[in-house]
Amino acid sequence: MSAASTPEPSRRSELLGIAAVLFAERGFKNTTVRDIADAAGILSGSLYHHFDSKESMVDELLDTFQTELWARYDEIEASDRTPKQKLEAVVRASFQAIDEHHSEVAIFQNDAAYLAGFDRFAYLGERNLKFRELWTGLLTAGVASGELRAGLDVELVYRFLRDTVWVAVRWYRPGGALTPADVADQYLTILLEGISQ
Amino acid sequence: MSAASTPEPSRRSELLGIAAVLFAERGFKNTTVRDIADAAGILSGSLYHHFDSKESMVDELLDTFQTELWARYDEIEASDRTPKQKLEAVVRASFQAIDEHHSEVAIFQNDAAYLAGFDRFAYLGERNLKFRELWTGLLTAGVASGELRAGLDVELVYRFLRDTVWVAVRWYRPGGALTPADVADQYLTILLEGISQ
DNA sequence: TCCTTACCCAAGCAAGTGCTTGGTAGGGTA
DNA sequence: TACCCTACCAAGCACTTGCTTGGGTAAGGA
Repeated sequence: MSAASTPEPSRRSELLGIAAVLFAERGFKNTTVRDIADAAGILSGSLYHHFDSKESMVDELLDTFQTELWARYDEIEASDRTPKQKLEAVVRASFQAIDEHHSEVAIFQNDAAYLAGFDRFAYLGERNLKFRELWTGLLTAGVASGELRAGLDVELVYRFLRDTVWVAVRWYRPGGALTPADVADQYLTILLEGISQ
Repeated sequence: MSAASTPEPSRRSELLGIAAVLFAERGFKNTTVRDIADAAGILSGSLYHHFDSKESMVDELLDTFQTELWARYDEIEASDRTPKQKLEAVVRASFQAIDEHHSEVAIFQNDAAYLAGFDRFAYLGERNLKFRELWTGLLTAGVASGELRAGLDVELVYRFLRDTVWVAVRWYRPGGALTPADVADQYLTILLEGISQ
């Protein structure tokens, strides 16, 4: 309680980062506490000085990431853009999240279904629902405003949208040739205009 | 060697089907031989009367599925359609594969990266390469023939295409309201024409 | 000097992992 | 009768898993 102002650049967050990378690479269940400890140069038991359990590590990773992401989404939704513009902004924010929180997105993408089975991670299901409402809401509003093509199967388009955005974490590498803005531009062009001549 | 004509409707294939469902639901590493045995109503040791190992089960599942899938792809590629028509046909064949071999596609989608680490599954990498060549070849030919928009980043479009098609296995349910042809139609419309008005 | 805090090691436990072994029951074949 | 086959059980082995326990050390404040 004494160090309330410091952003805690400590060993703890360092270890959390190491765990994040391994979870993202091999999956949560497939990563052992000994793997994490080895990567950190300590013994597995020593990890339990910093964390209660392996679960609490992912929990902390996913929770902080999602809180930050939804702050952006809420901001976009509350802005005074048109539905189509909001859709574009949400897509851009998502690709930026893949860039800035690559490991967390990968963990969420690969292990959310497994983790959602535990009571502790019930919030994952809630977030998914909220996510769905955000996207389908924007799509429906876009069709109503005439910005998007009439007769779209909103539910189906939502699924394609959601999956295509997040699955990019499988090949996108932060620091590579493509910036998240580049990818978002290309993707939005395909999505909005199609690839036909 | 006596029953050469029968398609072997035996206990073996039955067990393989049970294993496929579990592998698809929980992931390969996350599924134990005891899980499979329990689902089949036998003890875990009894599985080894039918199969050499847990690995050989996925191996058989993935290999037979991919052989069948590539028979279709090769047929399409060798046909005398235009590049764009071939692209559409490949997309349709892929969605049909998701319908007919749902578990196998899910296993491939979720565990291919992990399995590719073993020598035994080196063919997964080769197939991936062949897959890439198929898609990028069709896209490049489509741009050259004027059917697809000029200036497309073929590599990026390929990734979007590949991921979006296969990730559908996460939400598509065989026997549901949507046929694979329905999904393919909707998807191709979005891909080719976009969602803008 | 004493105590606290942060950090780590060495050793191990209970549960679970893939897989092996020796054996049994029922049926077919010569 | 003698032999082999398919299909399975019961028991267990060697190993890995997440996590615990009981220490130890270095730094810093009172």
